[in-house]
Amino acid sequence: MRPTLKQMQYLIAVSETGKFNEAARRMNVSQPSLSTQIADMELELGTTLVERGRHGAILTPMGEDIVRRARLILGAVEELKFVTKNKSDILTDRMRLGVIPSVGPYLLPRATKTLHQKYPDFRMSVVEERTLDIDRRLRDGSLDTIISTAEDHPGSESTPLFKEALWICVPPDSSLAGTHDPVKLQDLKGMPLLSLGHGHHLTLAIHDLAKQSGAYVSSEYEGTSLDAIRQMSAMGAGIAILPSLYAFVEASRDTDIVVRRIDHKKAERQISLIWRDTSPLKKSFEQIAEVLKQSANTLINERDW
Amino acid sequence: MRPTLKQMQYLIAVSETGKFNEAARRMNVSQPSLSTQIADMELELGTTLVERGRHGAILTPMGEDIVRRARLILGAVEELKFVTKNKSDILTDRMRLGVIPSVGPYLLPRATKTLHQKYPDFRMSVVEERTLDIDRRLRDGSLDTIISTAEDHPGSESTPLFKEALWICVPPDSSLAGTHDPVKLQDLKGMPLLSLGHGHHLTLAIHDLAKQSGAYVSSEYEGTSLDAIRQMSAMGAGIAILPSLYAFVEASRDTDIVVRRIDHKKAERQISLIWRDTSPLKKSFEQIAEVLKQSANTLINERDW
DNA sequence: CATCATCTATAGTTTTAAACTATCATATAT
DNA sequence: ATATATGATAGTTTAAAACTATAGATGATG
Repeated sequence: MRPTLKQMQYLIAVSETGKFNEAARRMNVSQPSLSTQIADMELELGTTLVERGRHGAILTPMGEDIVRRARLILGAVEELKFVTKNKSDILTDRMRLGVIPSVGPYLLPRATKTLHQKYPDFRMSVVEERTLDIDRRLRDGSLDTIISTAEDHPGSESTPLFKEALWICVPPDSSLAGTHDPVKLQDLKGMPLLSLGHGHHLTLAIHDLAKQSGAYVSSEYEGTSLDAIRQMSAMGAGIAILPSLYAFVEASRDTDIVVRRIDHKKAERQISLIWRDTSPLKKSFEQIAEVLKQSANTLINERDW
Repeated sequence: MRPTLKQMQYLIAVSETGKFNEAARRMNVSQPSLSTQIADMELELGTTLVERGRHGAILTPMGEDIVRRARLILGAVEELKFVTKNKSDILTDRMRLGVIPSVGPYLLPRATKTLHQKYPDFRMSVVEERTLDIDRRLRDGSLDTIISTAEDHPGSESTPLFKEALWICVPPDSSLAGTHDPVKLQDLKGMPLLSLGHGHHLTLAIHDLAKQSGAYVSSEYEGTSLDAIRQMSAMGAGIAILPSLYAFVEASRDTDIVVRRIDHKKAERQISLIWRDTSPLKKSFEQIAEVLKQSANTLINERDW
């Protein structure tokens, strides 16, 4: 693209030295090379920029204007180069993180705070969408990384963050509310389970659980919010199935309900940080994962269940 | 200089198409060429800008940042190119004009007004300095053109603007104040002439006049302003020699003095617009000269002497 | 499950751009 | 007049950037 950055540098050198010869020396090229480039620039712009003479080189008013602009342009290029330097390893970028709704609101407030403390220059935008949507957005590149269950995003790389058990949530007058001990699978037989809408990982897990326990999934309500499920359960609409993070943070302080762990190996899910296997940001993701892991642990250990 | 403007364009094309192949097509180059340039850019910046994969190309957050900056830079280059287009002939630049003090304040107020009307985009900065100084500044390039007497700036090109006669200026009680008719050279014999300081064209002209007429140049005062000379003359300090433009505009309305034309062929000077013979702005100068000529004519014809 | 289409990367070659050296023309300064 | 600045020009060499052809890898398709 004409004029070239190099040509602009040459013109500035001519402007500052007032001589083609000295400008060429400063630019570490021969005088003819520099002359040719300046001439080419003038041809390209269709204007005379430099007045040549025995006295050396004097810029025309237009030439001076071009020099001013060239300086700004070259400054912007320098700045462009600068932002990439010293920033290859450490986490200083702006990153787009996707998260499923059953994790985001409970893990991220604390985790983002820690991230800010540890990496002050790091900025992150968070998108909360159901499993199906963040999978699409991870693949098409509109998200850099996501927090989800790895098995729902095949062909991606991931690192585990924490394991979540599933809990049931019933009103105090329910037949299952008698104790806080873990509930056996067979206790759920024939009971209505409340579920989120289509496209959520949790919905699949709940259907799976129903199949194994002999329960059925109520079609009465399909929401996107765990709070809605919990409140429906409190009103006696069925058994809410909640992941432990939510159970710890929210459900445990609601006196209208009783929560119990499900006593089954498969009633738990592994939450991971996931990215495209082609992404060059693996190091950054691992740094983020470290912080997320710690935040999750802290959240879980704060409660001594 | 790396990264190149071309490389930036390529990166933007990749960012907008999401595919190396399509980006290359849009840029009218082959895909490998574009790939190589992007790779070179990444090497230069030391960061991965594009994530390659089966899906095509996805920019990293850093890549997106670079694209934003590249867009601004390319925009500035486009603007640079734009300011030179359509402006090769017509007068739209900013120009630096030098003028001698015995002409500037009397000619330019009117002339600049006309210039602005005729060429609205034209901007001019005016420097008023003595002949010696504007000559130096014309030569070293800090002025583009000057209004002066051509013979004081050898080796330059010029176009005549107007001819100025020299006038004398004496107090009403002077022996020379009896009439408004032109004064003969020999009438000045033995009289003290008031002069500007060293380095002014007028000073040389006055010394020349003294030599030819048998007058002498008073050493009482050496100023830079014609007004000062006039006022000293009004106080009886000697005969002020004034160029006609000043005589018309200022001295003719001062009732404390009488002005008379000098009746001698050599008692006049040719004021010209002058520029370096190497300057590429000849056309512009001629446009300016046309306006200056008209302004001077108007000024002179307004008075019906 | 093989085939095809679609990505980008790599290798080797050709073309174009930009550099070099040497020399010229011109004007200023000594 | 001679030496020493200036930038321009000619011809050559080097380096950058383009091309063609092909490989490798993955996802979609019959």
